[in-house]
Amino acid sequence: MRDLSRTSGMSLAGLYYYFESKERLLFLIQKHTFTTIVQRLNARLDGVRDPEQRVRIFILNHLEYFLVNQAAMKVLSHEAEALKNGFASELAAIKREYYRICVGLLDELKSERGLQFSTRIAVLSLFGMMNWIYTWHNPRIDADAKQLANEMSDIFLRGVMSGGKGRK
Amino acid sequence: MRDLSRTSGMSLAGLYYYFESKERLLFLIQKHTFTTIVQRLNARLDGVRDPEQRVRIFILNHLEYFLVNQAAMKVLSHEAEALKNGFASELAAIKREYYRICVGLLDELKSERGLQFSTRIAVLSLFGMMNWIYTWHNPRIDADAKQLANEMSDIFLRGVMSGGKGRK
DNA sequence: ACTGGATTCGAACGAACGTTCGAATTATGT
DNA sequence: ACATAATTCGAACGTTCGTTCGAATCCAGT
Repeated sequence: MRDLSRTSGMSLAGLYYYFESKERLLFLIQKHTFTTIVQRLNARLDGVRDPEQRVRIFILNHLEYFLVNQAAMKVLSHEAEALKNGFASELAAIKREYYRICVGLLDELKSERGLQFSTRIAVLSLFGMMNWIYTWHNPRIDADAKQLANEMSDIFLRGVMSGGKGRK
Repeated sequence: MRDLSRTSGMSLAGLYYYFESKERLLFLIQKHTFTTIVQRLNARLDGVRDPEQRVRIFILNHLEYFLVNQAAMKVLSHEAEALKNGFASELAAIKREYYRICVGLLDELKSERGLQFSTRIAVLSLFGMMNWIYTWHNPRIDADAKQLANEMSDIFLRGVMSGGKGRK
């Protein structure tokens, strides 16, 4: 809170005039973040019908937001379980919605192409690939979000699709 | 430190008789962890020549250790950048060695099968898939390390291999 | 100009943290 | 039995943290 006070230019006590506690502030940040990501995702998915393309859009949307707000996402990933029961459950609901969207996209893909794989493991592996980026991405070395999204999409989609019907 | 004192049964001051600082203790834990993982990996890789099999062994070794020591790995992932310069650089060297082993394995695979992909992105994606597991794995729901390693290996290896020579 | 609410802040509170110190206890070699 | 070293601990230290409080300042409507 003292860091935020210094950075924002508002006094420490001033912050508490607007945010009743540090925990509630963290909650609002997390809520805002996930709500924004879901909103943008829905806007981008609108009108796109091809299941593979829809998954690619999901990945691009996620990576773009993560790279633009890298410092913020580092905090969010770190502080994912820092909220107490009240806040935690409301946030878990939002995260769950986002998770379910991804499950839906992969299930579409699965049924359209007659694939067989564990959606849960696939989704969580995908989130791992994408979320881990905050630990290594270096803007001076690594490509931008669009290109990274393409490379990760290629790896993930081929991994999940190749073999086709009847593969374990 | 007070948590460790309570859990271990030794007094707070007693801990400082064995570990000169909290930071050095964290460093020793991290060093021990990565050293152990690398040791086990080398033992398992010994004698195996097939590049695909070697990558599968890498994944299994990593996941097995992560799941057995899940609570510990949660701390390590969280505290990855908590060390100051002296400790940080020595630990970075060990991590780098582990990272390089994985790069080596993927390069073997690449040259044997004539594949084309960015090793850096592939390795970091793989680490993401594997490391993220501490955030979601539930022993009562999810399969054991061996099966998870198989599923992740399938996704990752197919993702990186299919298409073969000449693919971007 | 005056009042009342909104906003901002310096200063402090109590709790938790990493760490230290001197004394007490235990183990070891003679 | 004794002297020395190794081990353990209660109690405290200084600092940082989240939070609160009362007083100051700003601003709107009259």
